[in-house]
Amino acid sequence: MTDIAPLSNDGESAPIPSYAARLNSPQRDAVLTTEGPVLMLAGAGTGKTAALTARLAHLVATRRAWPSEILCVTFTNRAAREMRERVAGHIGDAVEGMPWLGTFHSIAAKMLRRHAELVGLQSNYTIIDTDDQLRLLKAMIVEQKLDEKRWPARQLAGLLDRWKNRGLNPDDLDAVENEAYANGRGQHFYRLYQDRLKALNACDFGDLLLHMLNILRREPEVLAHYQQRFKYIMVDEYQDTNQVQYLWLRLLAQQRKNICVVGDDDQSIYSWRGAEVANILRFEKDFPGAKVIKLEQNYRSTPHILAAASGLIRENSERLGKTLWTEIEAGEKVRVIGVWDGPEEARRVGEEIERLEREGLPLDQIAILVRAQYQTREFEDRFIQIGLNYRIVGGFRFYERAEIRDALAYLRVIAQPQDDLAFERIYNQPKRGLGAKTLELMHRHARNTGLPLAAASLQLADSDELPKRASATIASLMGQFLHWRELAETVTPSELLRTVLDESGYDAMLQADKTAESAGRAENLSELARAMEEYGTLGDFLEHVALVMDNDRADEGEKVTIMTMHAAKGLEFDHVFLPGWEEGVFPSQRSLDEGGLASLEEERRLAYVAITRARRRCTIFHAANRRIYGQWTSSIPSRFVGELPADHITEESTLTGGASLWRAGLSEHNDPFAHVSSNRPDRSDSRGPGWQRALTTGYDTAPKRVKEATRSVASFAAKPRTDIAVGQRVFHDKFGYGTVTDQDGNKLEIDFEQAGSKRVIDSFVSLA
DNA sequence: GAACCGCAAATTTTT
DNA sequence: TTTGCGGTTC
Repeated sequence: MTDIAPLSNDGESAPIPSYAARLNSPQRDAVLTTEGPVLMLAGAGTGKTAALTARLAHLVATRRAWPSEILCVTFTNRAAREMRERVAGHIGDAVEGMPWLGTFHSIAAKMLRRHAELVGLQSNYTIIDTDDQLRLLKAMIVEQKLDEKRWPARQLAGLLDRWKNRGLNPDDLDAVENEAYANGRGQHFYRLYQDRLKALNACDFGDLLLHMLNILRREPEVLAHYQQRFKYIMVDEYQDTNQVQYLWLRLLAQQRKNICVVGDDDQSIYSWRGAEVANILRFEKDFPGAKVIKLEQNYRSTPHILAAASGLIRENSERLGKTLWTEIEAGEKVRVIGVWDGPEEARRVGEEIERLEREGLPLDQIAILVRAQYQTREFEDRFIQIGLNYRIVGGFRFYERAEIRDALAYLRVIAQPQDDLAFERIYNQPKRGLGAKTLELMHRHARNTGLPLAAASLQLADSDELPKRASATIASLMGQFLHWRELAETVTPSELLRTVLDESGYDAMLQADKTAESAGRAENLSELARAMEEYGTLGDFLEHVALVMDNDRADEGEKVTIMTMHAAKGLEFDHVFLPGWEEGVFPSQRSLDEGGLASLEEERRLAYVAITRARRRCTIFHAANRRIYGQWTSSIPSRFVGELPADHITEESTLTGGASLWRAGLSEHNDPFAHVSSNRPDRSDSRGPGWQRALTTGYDTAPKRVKEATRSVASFAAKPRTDIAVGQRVFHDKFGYGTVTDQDGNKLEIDFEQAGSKRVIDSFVSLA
């Protein structure tokens, strides 16, 4: 650690340490106010991360706390990573000792590993992702004989998520909430789902926080432990916290009250995920005596950009209010360009970018920010045509590819034998001749005995319930798993994966597959094995995949970035293009329909976020015609365009119609270029690979869990039936009537009247 | 168990 | 327009 003299609180005499050297006065204030609650209101581009990391460095450098005694929570993995890197810049390797710097979810997961048994889990629990969740819910819905068309799993998943975000356990639901699904069966399904997860030794994203909150609420010693441990708490993007996160933080901070939250109410864009701006608005009430520090000097954008964004956000009603200013000298005004249709918009953006490129501007300083993922396609098409390098952030992910999920499913079963979802994914992948009939029997047996699917299948294989071939296949597969599980103790995760892919026949399957994708799949799997080399244990790796899903790895090379506005939060670019500013697209019709004024204001905040990503130039587009579901529809410019202060924008419009005509009150008949439109919808044939990729994510399964899973499948024992004894006459669906001649656990030897002597499982017979 | 067909739904945003 | 699905057939 660097040797830095403690700062005195007036900051006059002591030499200024490096981490505080370039801070402005409010920033420094935030750094030096270490004790008591602090609310840092930091507008866009005001250097809040600089302040936050300096504060952290200060706490460590002045020995107020060890790195391991500071809880520092961010909202996204990217933010956590950036924070870690920047802190490392100040305090060097000491950052390695910051186990509690991370996202809410990863920190909660880490805590929960330690206390899992308090909520009925084992510490190697699996974290399931949304796909697993949907699969599970769907199975439940079918089981409960609901019409899944009428009550889609998605809807239930959404409700569960909302409840968990609000810190509600099944017992906490009121009648209204309960009514929300399947005519008052919401609570029932919530309970059932939680039970099912427990049986799988698994939890979903929401559970990570909710379980931890429950523990902190119910276990005073655990709470006290963490209250002691965390001498200082820092929270990034506080405006994005939801109810559970808020309650969680409040409990942890209650003792020492050294909590510093940073946020910007104007950048709250995640209410649909349960984020509550109210959390930041009432901070001073929650923590009386909180010091409020406003960061208002913007270091990022030109005055015009700043003024345009500020003017727009001023239209919102509920704001704490800040006045951003900058010393940067005047640059260009924000340009607003009206075009005829979507393809023209893409063409214009392409041309602009090529011009910038010729001027020597690096492509990675250019971004196109869209409202919704589907809008990226138009640009992708165009950029492929003109050979412009681009990168699409978000959407599809490496870990969502089918082959990756398959590989991870194997690893999950190895790590956590109770992981039925993973087992179900790969029991017949590659094809082993095990079909739906076998699966059904396995499920039935698992359900009857309460065993995990894998263990149940092993028992089945040891009976005459299944055809000989299926039994042999299962037995050998389970044998392989036992072998792999042992192997996992001695080899690295990466080696384990390579072995599994080889021995399971997965590699061979890919090699036999002559389709175009199979080579890429094999390549992806090698990539996966390579990525695993960084991890010491299988558990660490699976948790990483579940929680971090390193999505936005900086892929090398100069490329234009295309991404959603949401994904762009926290980033900045010299040049920003904002296409699709039309009513219905942005603000999106859907949010307007669903959330009324509140949603409109959130959309406006999103616009504010988008504009403030730009350092030097910001260009907004709106098209007069757009194709939606293959239907050409005419559209009018977004109301946000009209809300931009006129002094800070320039408007231009292609004369071919659209907005300019609309604005001028003209009709298309007067359009001198009307003929142009006849060859307009002519490029509907091209679909980019990215689009394809984005849409091939209909797969499931993901990974997770931790620690060693020492329990082998075989060690799961089912309780034998007590109502059956030797000599009992029984009935079996397949073999008919017979008499029990031997009983070994839940396996029976039965002399059937028709079928002869067979070994069957007790749950498959009934008393005759 | 794969391949085909027809219908319905989709277009926010993510840990 | 595209995609995913459930169902049917081979």
